Amino acid sequence: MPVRIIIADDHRIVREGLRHLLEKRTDFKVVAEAPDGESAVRLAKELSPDVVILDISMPGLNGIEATRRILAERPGVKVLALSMHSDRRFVIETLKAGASGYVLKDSAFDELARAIEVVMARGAFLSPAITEMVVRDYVTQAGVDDAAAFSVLTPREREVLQLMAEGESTKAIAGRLAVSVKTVETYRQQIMEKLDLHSVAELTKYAIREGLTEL
Amino acid sequence: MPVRIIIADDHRIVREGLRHLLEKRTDFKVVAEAPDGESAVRLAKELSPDVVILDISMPGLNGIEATRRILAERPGVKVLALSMHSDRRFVIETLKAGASGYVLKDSAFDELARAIEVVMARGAFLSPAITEMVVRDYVTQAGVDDAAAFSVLTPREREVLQLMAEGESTKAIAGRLAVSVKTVETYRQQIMEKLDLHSVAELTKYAIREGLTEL
DNA sequence: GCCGCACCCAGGGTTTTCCCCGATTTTGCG
DNA sequence: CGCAAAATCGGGGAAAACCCTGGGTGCGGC
Repeated sequence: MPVRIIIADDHRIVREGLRHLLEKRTDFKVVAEAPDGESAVRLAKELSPDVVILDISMPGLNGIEATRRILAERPGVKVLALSMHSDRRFVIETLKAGASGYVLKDSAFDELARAIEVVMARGAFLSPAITEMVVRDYVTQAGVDDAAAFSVLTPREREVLQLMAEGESTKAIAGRLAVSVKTVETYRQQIMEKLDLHSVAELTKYAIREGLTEL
Repeated sequence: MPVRIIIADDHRIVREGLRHLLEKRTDFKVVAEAPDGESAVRLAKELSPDVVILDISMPGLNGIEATRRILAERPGVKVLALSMHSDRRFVIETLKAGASGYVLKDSAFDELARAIEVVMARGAFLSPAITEMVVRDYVTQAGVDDAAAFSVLTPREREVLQLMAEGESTKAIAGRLAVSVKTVETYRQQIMEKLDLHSVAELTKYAIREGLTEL
């Protein structure tokens, strides 16, 4: 019985490439592709796959938040984060969200395949570069501050901040998150309050530094 | 005789995916992969391929500059830009650099394959979304302005943009430049118009890319 | 001398943000 | 359970941003 996999990445051509690589192996079966976080969560709920390969930096609902939601709905699913960032905060947040592995996009495909095997065997997999970083932090007790700084904001607040930094208006964000404009305004206020940043420009820079959005 | 192709993308797993998709076709042959712009230029010079598929956003030597260098060395090579941005300025600069095609990463692989066929037949290929944009600009005569606008924000406009990106309010900018608020507003409007960016978040990102402000 | 362009300013309107307040419900955790 | 934090929504008002239109100056080039 093949490993049932969902691929989530915002670039179709990347999804197709991954699918082909994965399906060269008869023990892997790609059951769905998702172009964004929302779809990934929905598909994971519907299909209960074995593994979800999640691109961390996606527009809208990002990979970290998507990881949380997927695991909230389907705790048995293994989430494999696929990222181009070896940024410490990304790694910490992703793993904290419950991902079973963190693979850099700069890895060979074989590494991803190995990661799938490992997480299916209830293990955890990190790309070597990530492992090194995590180990270094682990022994030096570092990373804690970074994590704390990052999580000043609640998941929802980060989500709103990300959309703001992507240029969406309050109204648009409200629509996307299916909440009222007033709710989004409250978040914006809390974000500004917490970060002590009072312009969209500064918030955008913060979001970029934190990896919530891309340049 | 197959089409000889070089793939340049900074993510190995993406390169591998593309290679596999391309090599499913017997008439395509991937002769090399490059993880960055420099390698792409060097490999293109050494191997004189038929087509170079270039990711536009690569670290170091980016796709646009790489395109220029490749064509300077090997004018016969066809450069196909592969990009995740449908950003007007990227498109204009890339095409101006001499690329034969511009394919969005969000396209199906078949579209990329078609693009290769088209450029090999001495044609030009754009993803539909890009085509639409280019056509719209073309008929409205806008593209011309925008192309110029890439570098032709006037000094004063750049100054205003920089201050905006640093988080200053319109009023603060007016005070700093010792002009009226209305004047600054006019600049802001012209900047947004020229760059086709309509949120402070996007303007900030632009300013960072242009080196007008620091992250 | 006229044209284009950068620069500067303004009126008057709509929309959005920003900030103050208060409120309820849901959820995680000891 | 009970408490704190998170998430949700709302009113109301001041400020700012946004949009369109117009006009005036000076300067360099054809």
